[in-house]
Amino acid sequence: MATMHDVARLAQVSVSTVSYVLTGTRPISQATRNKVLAAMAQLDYQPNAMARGLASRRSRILGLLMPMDERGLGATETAFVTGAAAAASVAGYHLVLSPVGGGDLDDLRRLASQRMLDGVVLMEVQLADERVTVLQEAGVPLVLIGRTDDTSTLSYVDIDFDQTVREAVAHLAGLGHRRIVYVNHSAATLASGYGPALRTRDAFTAAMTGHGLEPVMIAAEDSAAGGRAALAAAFAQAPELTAVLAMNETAIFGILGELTGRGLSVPDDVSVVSMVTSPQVAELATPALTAMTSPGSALGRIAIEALTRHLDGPADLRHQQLLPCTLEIRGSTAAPRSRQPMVADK
Amino acid sequence: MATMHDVARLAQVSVSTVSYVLTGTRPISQATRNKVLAAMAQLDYQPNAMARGLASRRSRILGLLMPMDERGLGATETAFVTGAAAAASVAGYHLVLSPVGGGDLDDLRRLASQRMLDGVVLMEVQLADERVTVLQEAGVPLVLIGRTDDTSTLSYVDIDFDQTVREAVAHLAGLGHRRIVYVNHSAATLASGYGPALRTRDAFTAAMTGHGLEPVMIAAEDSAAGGRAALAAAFAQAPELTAVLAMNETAIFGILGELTGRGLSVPDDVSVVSMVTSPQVAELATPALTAMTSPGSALGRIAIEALTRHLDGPADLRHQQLLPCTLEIRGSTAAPRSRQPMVADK
DNA sequence: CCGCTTCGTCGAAACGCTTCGACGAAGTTC
DNA sequence: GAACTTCGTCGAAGCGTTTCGACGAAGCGG
Repeated sequence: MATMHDVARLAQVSVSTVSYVLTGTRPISQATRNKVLAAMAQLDYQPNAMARGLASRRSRILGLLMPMDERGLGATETAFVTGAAAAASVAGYHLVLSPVGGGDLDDLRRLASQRMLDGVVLMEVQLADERVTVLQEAGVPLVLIGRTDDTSTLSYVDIDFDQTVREAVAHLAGLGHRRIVYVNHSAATLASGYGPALRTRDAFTAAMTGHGLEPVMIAAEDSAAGGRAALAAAFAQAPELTAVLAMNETAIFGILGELTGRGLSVPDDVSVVSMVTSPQVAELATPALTAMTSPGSALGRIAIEALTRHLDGPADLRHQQLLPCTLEIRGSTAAPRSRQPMVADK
Repeated sequence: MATMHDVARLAQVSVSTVSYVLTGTRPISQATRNKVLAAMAQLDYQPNAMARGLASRRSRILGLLMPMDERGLGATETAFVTGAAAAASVAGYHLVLSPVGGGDLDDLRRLASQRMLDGVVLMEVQLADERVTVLQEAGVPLVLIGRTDDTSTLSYVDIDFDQTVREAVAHLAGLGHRRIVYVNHSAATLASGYGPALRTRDAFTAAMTGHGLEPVMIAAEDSAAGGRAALAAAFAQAPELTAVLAMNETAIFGILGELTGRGLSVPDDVSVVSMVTSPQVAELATPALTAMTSPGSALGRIAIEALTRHLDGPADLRHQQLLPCTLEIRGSTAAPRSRQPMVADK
């Protein structure tokens, strides 16, 4: 494996000159630059990442920390990742994903203190997230995807849940639905302070109230069975419901199954809107789901861009941004069968 | 940030002694060891990963390289990852996931030559996979999840597709199905030399022939629409089919939708078996899918264990292992409505 | 009690890079 | 044309570890 010394010797320049060619931190004449580049090519030289990291005190590695629970990564999360990886590559950084869950706090502390990560993007942030504290204490630059409750000192990118819910409700209300049930994540998830669940809950209440409608929310476990149970609960609380809004990508399949099981058709009897969903998942259902499509890769890209700007730029600016999901109408929403009770028609 | 020098000074020993305490490469008396450990604790010392990597020429970082395409990571892949991460942690390595696709071959070459990865686990291996060549040339120890066509010099862990298909077919045949259609990945995927698609194709042919049945395979795009088209094609080729075996996790939802659309019920009219599927996904469908459950985290764990054994141990042994999927019977399979034409009965 | 290992520790030399100060050679400015 | 600035390059000093050779102090056989 060739080193810088080898390159320098072959190009008949000093080691530091080779380094300057590589990093561009000092001007180098075109002639020497060419000599050096030729030597590097001839030796198939690759700088040693460890040595570079040690000397420069920056690894050019960015971490994307994502808790990997059983559910797996949906297409939505995958889009984050690919967006982030692309942006990192453009900025000249490597992106490594680390599956550190909430339990591995010590693991995280070690990772952070070992100076192996120049900066970190944290996914699936809780309202009160210890990982944030750990990383801040370790002095690692940080961008969140999601938000803690106190965002005053932090950079983040998140989905604009308020706007997203408002649009979803507006769509359904515009079609003439009056009785709309919101199926959220589980009660446990809500209690644990999961931001999206809490924010959508509040946004839903606000949006419904704004339309003069009564908000009904059901918490559902993240599973098909949870979805079925949720639908049963929904009918118990609001028998005359004509539309379901759901954020729970897994539960929604249970909801659809249960609807079919009850002999109800989508969208004729009940309309369904899925929130923060990728087109791929929306297309899996029959009929394909009308959904609020998440900004996906943009979220990852923006997070990385904010982070690298922070690392390379001098100012330590905060970046705080919300991106809305966009409504994509597919086959699962329609006007309710009867605005007024049937008997009143004709 | 405390360094080893600080620890050495505080403990009143030499730097090398501190290092020996840390690495255990030379005997240290209990007394000094305690002094050193106390000093480390007091200073909250964390070794600098870069310096360590430079001096020892090993980073203690393992890469898990997975192409991230649009489909996202299913629960199956996620299980790989978590299994691998856990095993790496146990062996004292960090695991980083790198989303290098087929296009990023140069990226990969750079990563490999920069000596930042002690070893690599490669996921989603093609029969002819350039990434293998690149990594071997770079001299990076390698374990595959999947197999290339020539496995003579490589370590790998893979699903035993042969056994898996055989068991799935046996299950259906045992129920009395004679006309079974296999829905594989797309023709393009097959043509690109995707091992699982090819191996299951051959295994299916063999298994069906073994039962004295005629194998019918349909290639389906990885989408719900692809599944619908595949089912239409299946009925065209084998109108009297009573069972579908599918490996395409995305297409299978289209298949189910289309079945319902045609007024056919699962499992009464048509039985469905999904291959290499996680329980989570199987439960999404209504009825829940009988499936061949992938060995999931075991695959990841075994791959990492093989890799670390190779790195830490002296011998450079190859590890080659196949794991079968296990049949989990849920609601989507049953005996065909009529074994013999009804008229022939009684 | 003398020469031999073994044990525990130290000092110094890497590891392969970045970065700082220095210093000729040109190029400017009055 | 003297006094300054760039410009382009060099040598050397780190960066924080590991690792190697060395060396006293014990421990041991004869």
